[in-house]
Amino acid sequence: LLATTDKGICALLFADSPAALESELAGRLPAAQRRTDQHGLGAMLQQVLAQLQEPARAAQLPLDLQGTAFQQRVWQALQRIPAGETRNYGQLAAELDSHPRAVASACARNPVGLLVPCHRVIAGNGALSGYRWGLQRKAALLLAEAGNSAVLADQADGMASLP
DNA sequence: CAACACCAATTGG
DNA sequence: CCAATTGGTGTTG
Repeated sequence: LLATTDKGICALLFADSPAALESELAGRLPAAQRRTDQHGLGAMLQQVLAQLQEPARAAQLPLDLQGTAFQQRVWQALQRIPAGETRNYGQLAAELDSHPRAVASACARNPVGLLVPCHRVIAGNGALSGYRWGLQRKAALLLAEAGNSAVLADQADGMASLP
């Protein structure tokens, strides 16, 4: 589900059913006035998907990220992780001069999946750790992006511990 | 405001 | 392997 404000994309969510998408959006933006726009945003969605082929361009889509100052910093840091690479929570924490738990908590609150690549953050021991929209999706995204065998091996390890 | 619960972690024993 | 500790955030009083 893609949602925008007049400024840009404010949410990009995943779920298994339209109803679940709606309720997730409602949960995240309780105070917002929401309006469905199947056709107009459908075009925008196509554009998002098209630009996935070209990550450099996807980084230029207009985002309207709403969150605390700390969250903004984390989300920006996430966008600087190239496709095919991963970071762990400790590294990001060090980079932001913060701490792992805080970074994880900010990642978990990222409203724009995929474009803000929160899926590229994994645990220090190589396990996939958690994902707001399900570990299966995180694993799939990482596999799709993985460019080298070392990363692939890591992912395979992590997935061995999936339910 | 303060106190508390909730977590997608990490580190050292 | 387990437990102790960690920081930011939303909620509650």
